[in-house]
Amino acid sequence: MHFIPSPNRLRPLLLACKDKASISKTHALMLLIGLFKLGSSNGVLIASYANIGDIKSARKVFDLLPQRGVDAWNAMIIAYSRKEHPGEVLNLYRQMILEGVRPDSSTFTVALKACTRLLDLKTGEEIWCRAMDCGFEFDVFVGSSILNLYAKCGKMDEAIVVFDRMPRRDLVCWTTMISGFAQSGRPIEAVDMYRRMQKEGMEGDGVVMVGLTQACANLGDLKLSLSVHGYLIRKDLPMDVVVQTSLVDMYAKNGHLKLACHVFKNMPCKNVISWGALISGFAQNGFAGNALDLLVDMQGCGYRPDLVSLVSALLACTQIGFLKLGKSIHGYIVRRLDFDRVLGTAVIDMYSKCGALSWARTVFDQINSKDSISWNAMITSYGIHGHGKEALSLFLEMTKTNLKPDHATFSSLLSAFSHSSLVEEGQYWFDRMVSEYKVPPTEKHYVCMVDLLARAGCCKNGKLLIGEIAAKKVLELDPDDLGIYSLVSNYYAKARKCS
DNA sequence: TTAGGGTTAG
Repeated sequence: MHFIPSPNRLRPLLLACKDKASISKTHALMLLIGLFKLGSSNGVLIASYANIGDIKSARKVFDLLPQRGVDAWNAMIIAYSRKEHPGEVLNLYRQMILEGVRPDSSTFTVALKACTRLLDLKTGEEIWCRAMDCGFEFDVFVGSSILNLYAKCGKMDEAIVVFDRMPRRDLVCWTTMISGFAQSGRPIEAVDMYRRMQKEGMEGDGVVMVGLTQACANLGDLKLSLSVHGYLIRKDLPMDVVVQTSLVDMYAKNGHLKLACHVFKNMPCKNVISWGALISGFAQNGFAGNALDLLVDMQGCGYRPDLVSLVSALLACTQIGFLKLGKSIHGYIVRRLDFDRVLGTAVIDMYSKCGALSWARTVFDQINSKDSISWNAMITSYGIHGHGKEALSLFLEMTKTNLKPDHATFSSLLSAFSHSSLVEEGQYWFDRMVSEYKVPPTEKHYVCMVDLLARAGCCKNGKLLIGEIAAKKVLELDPDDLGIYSLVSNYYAKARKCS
């Protein structure tokens, strides 16, 4: 040995290691000269193992350390974060606190990110409080992390409070807010946020534009959409697959499928998400044939359809009553993918709307962990086939589970009653919906009731009264809807005939 | 006080 490396010389040595053998050699050297006792460089050794994906060796080093400074903890926590083990991140974070080690900005940042992955707002807020106590209240990394946690948990009002108090905001903070509003269904505020950012002299990059395309997708404002696209081109911002896919989605959601196709065709690099965006765009806009053609093209280009493209294809089959293709997509799903609730619900919907109610029921029975959406889909299926009694008995079965019937469940149920002219049941459950299940009636519930009473003649024992109340409510809610007008006038016509 | 840590698509 010609020299004894100092910790400062070991660091670049370790970071240069790209394979396990060379890390192990340096590791051995460290053991030999007793560097561990010094407590420095341990973090970088853990990070080196983690960087080559060897998290087990990293953890072994971590566990054997006689003393662990914040660097070692961070290296281990970051390693778990990169491997997407948010639960482990939080375990280590808690252990670190218990051992009295003071977290730094990186620790808080990664711990908050773990909470975001788990959508664990409560733990996240505890961590944020501690971060503020430790003097990281105005740290942009910690700050953008708490903003993102709030955004992903749908708490934009809380996010804006933190954001407005930040003395310094970088582009990531702004992006988090813009995307947060866009993804929370508040596109106008997303755009306002961007304008505010511009006023403060910040220039948007591609990631900011992705947030804006999501806002545009919800706003349906072609002029704004084109200006976002134009900005990307004018500023010569890098058009990666994420940016281009979000443009495809934006145009597709706005119903501008020609533009969506134009962007899509010119993409040098596509993936299943890009295909899914276009397929779902066609299906959502009622162009079932195009959606199904694209599904075939996608496979021809070597991409395996995933959940989203298959759900869109099922929707397309449903629209045109293409039972045969729907059935073969169902077969494909069973063979190749996990049959989850979303797919299950789409398949139920497809079978029932294509006229195969008993197959829909078979699929429903096969879903292991049904959520209320699955139940609602099946209740709706019975409803549109005029099987009100079956809809009711399924609803009663649902009430025996730990799922709570929601506004959508009652829409399905009341609509089933109206399709089957089950007046007594309709009124009885409408009342119980309000009194027992505490679901406030909305437009769709009133529409079902008016429809039900109109179909049934609505003349007996005070039913007229309920019908009238419902009819007035419906008109109050949406006086511009001609469909509702004809429903209500139909109701009055029949009511008059009866009385 | 090396670098690490936070934001984006169907």
